Amino acid sequence: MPSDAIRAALIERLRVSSAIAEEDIREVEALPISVRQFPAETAVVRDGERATDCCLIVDGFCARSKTLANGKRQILSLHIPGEIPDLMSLFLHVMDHDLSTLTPATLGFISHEALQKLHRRSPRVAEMFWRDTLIDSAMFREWIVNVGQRPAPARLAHVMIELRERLRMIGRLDSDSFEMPLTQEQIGEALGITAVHANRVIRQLRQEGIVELNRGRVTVLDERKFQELADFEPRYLHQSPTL
Amino acid sequence: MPSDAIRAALIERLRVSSAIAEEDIREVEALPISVRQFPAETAVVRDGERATDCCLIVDGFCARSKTLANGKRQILSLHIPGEIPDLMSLFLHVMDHDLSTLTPATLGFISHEALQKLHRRSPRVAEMFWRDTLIDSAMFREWIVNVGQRPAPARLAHVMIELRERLRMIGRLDSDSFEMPLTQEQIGEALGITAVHANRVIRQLRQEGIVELNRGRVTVLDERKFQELADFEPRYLHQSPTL
DNA sequence: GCACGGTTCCAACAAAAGTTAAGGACGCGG
DNA sequence: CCGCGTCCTTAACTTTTGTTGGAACCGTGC
Repeated sequence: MPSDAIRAALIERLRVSSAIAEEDIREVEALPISVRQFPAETAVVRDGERATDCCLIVDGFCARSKTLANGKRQILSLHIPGEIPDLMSLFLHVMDHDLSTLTPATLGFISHEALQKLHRRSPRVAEMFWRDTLIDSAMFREWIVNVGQRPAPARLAHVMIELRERLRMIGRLDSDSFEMPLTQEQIGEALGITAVHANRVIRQLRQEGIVELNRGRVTVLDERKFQELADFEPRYLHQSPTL
Repeated sequence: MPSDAIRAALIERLRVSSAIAEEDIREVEALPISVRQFPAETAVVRDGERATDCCLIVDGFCARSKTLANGKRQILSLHIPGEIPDLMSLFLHVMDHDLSTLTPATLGFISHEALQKLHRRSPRVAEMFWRDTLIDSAMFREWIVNVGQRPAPARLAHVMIELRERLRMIGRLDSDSFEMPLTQEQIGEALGITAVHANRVIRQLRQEGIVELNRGRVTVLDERKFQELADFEPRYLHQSPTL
């Protein structure tokens, strides 16, 4: 993948979430990025580690998670190309959770040093990245609501719609279906339910003709019912830079 | 309350979470703050509103929450003096959740304008506030884990210990008991359970001789059992500035 | 082609949590 | 001091979710 294309994903994302000036784009494009390939289901940074780089997803899906002493795992967020899931490590030096790949992924690493230098030089770029971490935070808030207050079928629908809207933002929503490359085990970990119950919920949504989930691909059968179930309010994604 | 004392709470907090230089302290102390009193159970900023100020808690307890279309409410975080719960509104201009008081509270408002000016001038101060929002984010992650993976009694214990440790940080842990001024209804909203079930859980912990909860005050009966139940790992609070 | 591991799927039973309803404690204002 | 409202408390019953265990499916490597 050419170097330009790698940066394009990042720029595209920042353009969506912030009002970015042309000269700032040039600054961001000048950031040195070292690219590496990761297989599926692989840790990128682990809980307790001290990070020295931030990780830009060039291609593939990632997830952040925490594992308890008793082995139970909670998925905190899903991540798609153009995002920097561990931007927070810039100032929270030791990781408090894991970042790992869901699918085979192409990741670009940007050193903390380079990032710190850049935004000491350019407060506008700093604010842009700051805003990015704040949107991340807003998504966690919604995730709390999802896990805490919605019944399991609604939780699943909500996570699906959030993912779909984010894929749409980066122009990766080709057809009426979209990718959600999680096993049922992982879906359970995301929703705070067991894999068995995740299976039940998926079956139920299929039987009710709302949505079909097959080998990591979501096909919506009844858009109206789907939205009604998910109770999705996109404001928390803070898509409009001016708002 | 004298103006100095108001700022002291904030400085104290920033000192704990970041390595702050003396000249930066002076900058922060120079911030204009307008103080107002709020009764208990009152909205400070509401979901959907556009904020123009950030709110420093001088005295009292606050909580952030989101309310769903069906009326269900999820509490996202609890806040104590010295914190700025809506710092995020600086760059996420329209609120995606509510901020309200739990007890009567003294709040200091700092205009976005003043804050923006300050950290354009001083990147170090900006980084300090940025870090503050990142810790906020880390606490949301742990809250997700709590609601998603722990059984209800452990959830309650975890929230209690988190609160206790934070009160300790700001030097407000007088004795063996501490304040947690939530009704059982609100405890339910924080843990993602109903008020009835919250009551059951509280009773259970009392009967097992682990912890007592009485009119907003927590008394630990068996510290060992309490900690074991809560499964509390303080790393996510990122207390040490150097880490 | 076949064995293998990881998923998916499912059913029966157990446990946790939600719902409804109602009585009691407590503080506040008249 | 009484009445009222809020919170706390509890019980009985229902629903959701977890647990256990097992069968079917599917792609991969041999």
